[in-house]
Amino acid sequence: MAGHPEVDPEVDPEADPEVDVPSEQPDGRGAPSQTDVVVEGIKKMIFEGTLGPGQRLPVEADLARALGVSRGPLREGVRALSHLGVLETRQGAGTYVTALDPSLLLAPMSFLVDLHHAGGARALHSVRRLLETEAAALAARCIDDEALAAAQEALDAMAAPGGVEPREFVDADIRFHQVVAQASGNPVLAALVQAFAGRTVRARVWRALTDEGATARTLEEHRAVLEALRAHDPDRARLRMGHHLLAVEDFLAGAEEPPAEGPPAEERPAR
Amino acid sequence: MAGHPEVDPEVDPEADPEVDVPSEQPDGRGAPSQTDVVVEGIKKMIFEGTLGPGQRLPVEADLARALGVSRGPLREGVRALSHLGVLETRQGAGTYVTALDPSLLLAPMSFLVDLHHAGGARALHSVRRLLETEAAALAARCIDDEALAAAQEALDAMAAPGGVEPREFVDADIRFHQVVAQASGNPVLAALVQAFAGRTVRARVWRALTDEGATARTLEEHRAVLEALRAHDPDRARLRMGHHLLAVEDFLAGAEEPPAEGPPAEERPAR
DNA sequence: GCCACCCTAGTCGTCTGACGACTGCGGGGC
DNA sequence: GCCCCGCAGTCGTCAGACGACTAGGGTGGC
Repeated sequence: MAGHPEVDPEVDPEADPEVDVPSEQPDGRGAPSQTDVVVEGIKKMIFEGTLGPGQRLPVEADLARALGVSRGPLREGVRALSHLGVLETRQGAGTYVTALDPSLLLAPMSFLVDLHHAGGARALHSVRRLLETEAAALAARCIDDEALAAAQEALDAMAAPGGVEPREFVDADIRFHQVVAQASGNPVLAALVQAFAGRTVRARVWRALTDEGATARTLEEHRAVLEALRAHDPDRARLRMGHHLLAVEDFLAGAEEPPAEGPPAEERPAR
Repeated sequence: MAGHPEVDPEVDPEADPEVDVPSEQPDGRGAPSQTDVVVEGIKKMIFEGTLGPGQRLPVEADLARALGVSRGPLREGVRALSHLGVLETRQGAGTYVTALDPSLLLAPMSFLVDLHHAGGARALHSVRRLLETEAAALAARCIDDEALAAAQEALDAMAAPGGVEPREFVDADIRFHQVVAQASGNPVLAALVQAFAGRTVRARVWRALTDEGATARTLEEHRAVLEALRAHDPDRARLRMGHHLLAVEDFLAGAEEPPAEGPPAEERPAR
């Protein structure tokens, strides 16, 4: 029982122990559950600086007692935050606060992107285009040699002689966009781009690979973007990235995919 | 209804090893816990259409058995998705899939925004500006009378004679930006704007109280935006919104807000 | 016939206790 | 000095039980 950071939990000392009715949410908005108490409590600790990135949380039993809940609900709350990218638990070691990096915290957003992908692909791609064009323009201003080399490497991987695995091609594609987004110097923007370009694009583009012309054209568009980045020309970078993404959108819109995803696993729209 | 969707226990994590693997797992610590199985399983059901918006999930016991886990981990997974805005549980009634609206699913993102507010406010505001200016431009093209009236109403609320409550002022401010974002016709963009306008605005409140001139100037900037929207002039709307947000950024940067001990506990209950 | 009330079954929310799996660290053997 | 092993600590999971709450139908009164 030694060695816990003093997590002064406001257990609401004045309240009667028997009155377990949490008056947290007086607006009657629905869920004053114990788990919510846990989530809000931990969030609060992070906000107030009691818990910082990389720091270790008290043990479950202790934290549970501190927050006035049992271990079950406590674990539910911790798990929820874990899936949000805020906490990370390692069996046998303990629970830690993550680096709170935007890329981590925006990861769950890709799920939303995937979901809405089916319905409103247009709206989604518009936003993605907005984000990526801006990222390209920003990157053109301040990209360094290292990032340029990384981008070049990604293109090389896409253009490897003798053909490349489709999966590898897509990975390199994603990597290229990733490098550009990172080079923008805005981590939040980069994280958003990553979230929007996550799995959907991968699934989609996968099918696009069946079209021979598409890969060649895609590669060419990427090269044009890279050239603009090398020249540190924001306008050109922006326009060329926009052109590239428009081409992708047109391609997808033209196909207007009937099945949701095209991976080997065949699924029929059981509507 | 033909009963609940049959939850065929296709837990089968090895469905398609090539595409299925979420590369989100950075460390690739190949330890898919039971809770992860639950989360992925439910996600998959939603993806495949087995579960649709508003639909009811099977009871915990059945679902747990179907996924091959106990009730504890199942609840953890459900709770995690609940906090992500994907599911909603009502005691005594059952568990339901939410409307899967972007605004719901992006709600947890505001937490990230709040966290990074302290550190990387610059990057964050840049992205917000990018999003909102685009939203304003889009809105100018297709905004209808109803939305214009709503925006006007928000401005009226901000300019009520005799002074307004600071809280009310901020609410109206948020409402205005919300209306503009909605009028853009892009729900994803609107949801992002909403998420990004979470706490930043709150900080502004606080400051707006102390500075009389700030409210007047803010109001004036809003009016300029609205005027451009009425004229259906995208360029003007974009520029004026950008100007407004730049002013806000300068304001905040100049103030370099004091200890974030603002109201950490949500909003203070009015009653 | 219509309505209000109560009552019962169904479901989620929480607690308690226990055991296994894994991690990290220090001591002992070589 | 280095390696192996055992040990305590911690998380992961399971099981059972009970309370709280909701929804729907049945019943009685009007």
